[in-house]
Amino acid sequence: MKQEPLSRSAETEAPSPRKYAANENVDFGPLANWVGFHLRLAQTASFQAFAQEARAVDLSPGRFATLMLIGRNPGISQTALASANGRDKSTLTPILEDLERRGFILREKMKTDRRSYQLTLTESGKKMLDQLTVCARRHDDNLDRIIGPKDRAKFLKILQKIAAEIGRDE
Amino acid sequence: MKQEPLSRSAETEAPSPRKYAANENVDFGPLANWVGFHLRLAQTASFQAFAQEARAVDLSPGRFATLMLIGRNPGISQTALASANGRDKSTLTPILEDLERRGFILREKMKTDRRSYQLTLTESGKKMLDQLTVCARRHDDNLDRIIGPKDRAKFLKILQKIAAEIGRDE
DNA sequence: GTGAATTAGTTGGGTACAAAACCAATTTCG
DNA sequence: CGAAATTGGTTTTGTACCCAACTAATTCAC
Repeated sequence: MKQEPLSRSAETEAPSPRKYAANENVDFGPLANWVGFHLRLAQTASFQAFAQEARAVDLSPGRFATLMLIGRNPGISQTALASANGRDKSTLTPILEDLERRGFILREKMKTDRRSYQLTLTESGKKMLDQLTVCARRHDDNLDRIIGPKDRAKFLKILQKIAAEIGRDE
Repeated sequence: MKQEPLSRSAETEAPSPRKYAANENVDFGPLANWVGFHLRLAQTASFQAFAQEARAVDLSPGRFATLMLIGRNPGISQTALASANGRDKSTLTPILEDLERRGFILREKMKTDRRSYQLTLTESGKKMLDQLTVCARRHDDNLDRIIGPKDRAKFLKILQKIAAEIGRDE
């Protein structure tokens, strides 16, 4: 399975019935330099690669950020977690159920506000987080290697800027 | 429904039993400068914003790249399309069914190879693509504004590099 | 030329996600 | 106080996606 170059413009000048094999040049048109499109491609690829790494410890990549955030912010609520995580709170419900069932986190009703839970890691959760951190670091080193150390900081900053500013106002 | 800024400090200064409101500062730990995480956040945010734009023409953002690629490469096969698009071919099946049902594309069996389809846009599909292109350009201009014109090319190149290189070999 | 491998597309099973409707606890306000 | 609004979390519904297994058409090998 080869991965095709993914960016090249063909001429399509004879609109005869061309045959497009999977690895043939494809004309991306304006897509070729639109950020949103390549953001998606890059994210998908990166996600897949991380999933590969994380398969070793049997925990999907989405779980990782969740564990890390709980570990770093013991007592955090589900809503705060969802927001930090960039996902809807409803998305978290099944994930947290699963993590609790597997003994990685604790969910305790807060005394002061019995609607919300305080989330914390169990010992086993901490251990899992450590393992995952190793995977994640390997994955991120990999990304670093591709990006190049010079551009990394700038690149990261732009990503953050996008996440922070895109949906608001206009 | 307002979209919260995602990073803002509120003062809740009684630090006793810490309460993590949705907009409070959260410690991201090593996550804070890991590329994969921010790649996901940025992609999600961008996707949401585009979905917003595209809602006007009642076509989900995923459809856009599909239409564009068909428009630019008339006669392309589903497999080639999936590959250019960075998605599994099985993902495309229902999407193409839908686009066909709505009269935006044609799927014709190839004479030379009756396994595969040749995909082309109908007139109505071209019109839709034009509308979408306007939305997409607006969206992308928006991203450009955030990224800044200086860094845009570099940023794009890095994204492409990630998509192209991440999963392979090692 | 017939059987084995390959290829295009579909189907089925499963995960991840968001949006909207909902429930229960809590706060606000008349 | 007590009704209305708000907030934390869950449920339901629907979409997008991948993977593995499958069918049908085609090519390859001998």
